[in-house]
Amino acid sequence: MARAYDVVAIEKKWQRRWADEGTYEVDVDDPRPPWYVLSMYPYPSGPAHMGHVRNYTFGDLLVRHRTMLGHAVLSPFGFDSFGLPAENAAIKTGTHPRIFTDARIAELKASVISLGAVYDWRREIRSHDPSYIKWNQVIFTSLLEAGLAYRATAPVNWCPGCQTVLANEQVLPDGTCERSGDLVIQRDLEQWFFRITDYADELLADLDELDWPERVKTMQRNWIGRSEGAEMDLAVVGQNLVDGEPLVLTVFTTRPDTSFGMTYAVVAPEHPLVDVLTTDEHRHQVDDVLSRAAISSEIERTAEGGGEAAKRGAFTGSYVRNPFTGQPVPVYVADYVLMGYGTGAIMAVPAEDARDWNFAKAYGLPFVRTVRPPEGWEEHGGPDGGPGGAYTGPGEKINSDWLNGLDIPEAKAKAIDWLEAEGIGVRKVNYRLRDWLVSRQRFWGCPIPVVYCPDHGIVPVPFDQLPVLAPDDVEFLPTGESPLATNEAFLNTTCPIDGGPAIRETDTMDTFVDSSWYFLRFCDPWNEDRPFDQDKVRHWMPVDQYIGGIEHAILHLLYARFYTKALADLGFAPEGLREPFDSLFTQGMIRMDGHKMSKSRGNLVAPSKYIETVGADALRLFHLFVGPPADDVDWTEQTDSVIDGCGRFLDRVWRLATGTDGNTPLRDGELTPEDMAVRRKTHLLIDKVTRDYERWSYNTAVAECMGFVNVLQPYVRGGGHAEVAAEAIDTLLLLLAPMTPHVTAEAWELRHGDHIHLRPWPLADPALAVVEQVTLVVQVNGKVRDRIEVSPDIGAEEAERLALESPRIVETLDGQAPKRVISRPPKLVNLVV
RNA sequence: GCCCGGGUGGCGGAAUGGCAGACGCGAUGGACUCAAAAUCCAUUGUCCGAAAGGGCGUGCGGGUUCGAGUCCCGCCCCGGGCACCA
Repeated sequence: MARAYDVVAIEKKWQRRWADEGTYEVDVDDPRPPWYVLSMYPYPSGPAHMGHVRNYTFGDLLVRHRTMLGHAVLSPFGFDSFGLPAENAAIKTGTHPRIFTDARIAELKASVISLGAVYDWRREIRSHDPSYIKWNQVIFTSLLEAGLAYRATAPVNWCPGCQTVLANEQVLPDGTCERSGDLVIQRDLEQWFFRITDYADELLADLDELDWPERVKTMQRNWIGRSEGAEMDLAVVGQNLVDGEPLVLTVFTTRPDTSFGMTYAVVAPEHPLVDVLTTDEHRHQVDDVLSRAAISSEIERTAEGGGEAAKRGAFTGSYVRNPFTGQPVPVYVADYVLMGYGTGAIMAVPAEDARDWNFAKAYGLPFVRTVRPPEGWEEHGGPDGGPGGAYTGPGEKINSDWLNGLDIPEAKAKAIDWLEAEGIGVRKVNYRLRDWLVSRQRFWGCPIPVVYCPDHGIVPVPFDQLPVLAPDDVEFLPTGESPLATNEAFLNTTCPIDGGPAIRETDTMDTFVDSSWYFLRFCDPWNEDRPFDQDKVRHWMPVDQYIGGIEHAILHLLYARFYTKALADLGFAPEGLREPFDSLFTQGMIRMDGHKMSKSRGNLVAPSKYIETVGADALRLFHLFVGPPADDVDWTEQTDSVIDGCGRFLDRVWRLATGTDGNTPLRDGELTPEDMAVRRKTHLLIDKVTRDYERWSYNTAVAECMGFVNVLQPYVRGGGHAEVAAEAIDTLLLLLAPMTPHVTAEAWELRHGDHIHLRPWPLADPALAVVEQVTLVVQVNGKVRDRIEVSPDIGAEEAERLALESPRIVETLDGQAPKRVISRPPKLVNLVV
């Protein structure tokens, strides 16, 4: 597509200037008020893809807009440079992950710059830099000393063929290894955890204060999953005694009020009592369930089995007594109960729990309703209007002896009081949130700085020996096994306490650890004495605006919040810093063929072909114009022509700004009514676009600018007033500057000689930003029957009078008097007859 | 399965409970041109009508309201996350 100006040359020129002049480098001594804008730092997967472009377009727009508003804007950039893809590439090609990663970083950095996004590159962070590794490890040892890091066993995906641990991503949907095709099994390993559950209540409570999208906060609340309920002991019926004590099965329930409806109990396949509970005649079926659970992921296990349901559970042969009814109920083992939640055992109440209902149906188990369902529930309360199943809504307690007649909250409280009085149960708050498993059996990550001494056990590597770095002379096996685990030189070390032989930890940290504090390091990336200086962090933090993909709604954002709180408690971060990100914006994804555009799906579209032709400005404008930033974008065969359309719009702006749009001379002298109309439109535009910027409605801001050009172009061609045209064009350039920084900078320089991005954001003159006439809609019974041009400050009675006098309304009413008149000046009058 | 979103012309989308479809893409017709490109002008939800005008229309079914794309209830379909991709 031929363009009105030399796009590539102009964009290169300004990118060089912003870098050379350090336009966007800021320090704590800057007199302007600080503002911290951060786009989530990327995993360097090669040249930027469209998701990056979208992310950095929004971020860069904010940096430039805030700068024009007079702030010292901290805009850093870095790379989340540890991770699986580099290790996989090493296994495939033999290239060291560092060589591979540094090359990808160079590509990504170049394409980010070519987008015209501006950063304080002096502050660049790479999580695989030894300096970052060092402070990452210092923080780890502090967490360990504070008791916030600990070791425990946890299952991993184990590929018997590769003899290695697999990431979930490497396990195919059918449960086999993507590399070898072997069936993946679950295997227990000793691993490192961070005690995020210590912060569960604070993580939950502090969400209320954050200026985050409601849906993200909701997802986090649900993820933390605080539920109040009870733990109770169910006596196992019969001869089972352990060390002379009667055997009890402890269950957790959020619905103690439904206890009278317990018709069976379920233990998780991993439950320690499974073996004791299982009688010989049922052992075969139970073992079947156990072995199936061992090879299933959690999602498969909790998914509805449908016809498979019969294979997912088995009767153990044992019974427990329902303490409320005194009746024995059978104990099943089933994979829909997870060992990691509650006590790993449940009382099953099919009438009031959907999963219990499905299981009970499949196994022919009885149900007893303890909450009266709504009228007609049994006939058509179910999906598609069929018979109702489990009823989980509110209602009156029934079939529950001394709880009958109460509502659910009352019955809950009374049931727990009774359990506590009887000494068989306690009130208990439970969280769905589990501690954070940070161990990874991989090479390309931050080594966990710990050694194992035969005499002293777990010993953190002392400060003066940090960072612990992985050796370079390693071989990557096609099985995917981490070379750290077998590297004798790395493995064998000495104990920091007694100097005797010791073994190094070979696990590395989850890359989410790296990304949990990088925003703090950005405040002070040069610090050689500590992770960051408290005063500098106090100056910039919390991040005023954080921007990233909705896919990070839970994990990354929750971990970063936890880390910030823990770092403050450990004394690294300022005491009062409890939250890292004041305001969060989650952009939508780019979709192609109905799926998220991602490298793993192989459906990436490279931005370079656009940057080299229509230019970065047009591509940025497209991303801003295509729809609301929070919505997903569908990349289709029509997208290219929309991007071209954005380029065409910039051409029109260029021709207007450079006076190359026809040769009609402009006027001087008195302003005509038409000139005044253009002035008013200019100031209304400032008002509208400013408000759109504030509410992240860039698509309508762009549309408004396009509409303005549609007015301005004929005005200038028709020989408009020189000063009015100049004001209009300058305003347009200023409003567009954060969106399309190159073309506006060049045009502004040609017009005024200075730098548009250092100019203040325009202000609307309230006397000019006024609408002169609005359309009053007149409806009869809600249908539009006339439109009348009125003054915007018309009163209700005047509007009603005008409506009733309108000839078209007189005709429509045909002599009837309206029964009711709704007058909402200046927009609408509705006559109800 | 659980949690969170979304569904409006041919397409992307706009619309503090008040004119549904701004703006753009595409399409059609026209101007300019030897011709094309570029540019500019006009039309463009759908049905009836020559027109004026009217009927219908925001995934489906109900409800609240003078008035519903917007609020409530119940569905259907599509997407994201589900703890080792980041």
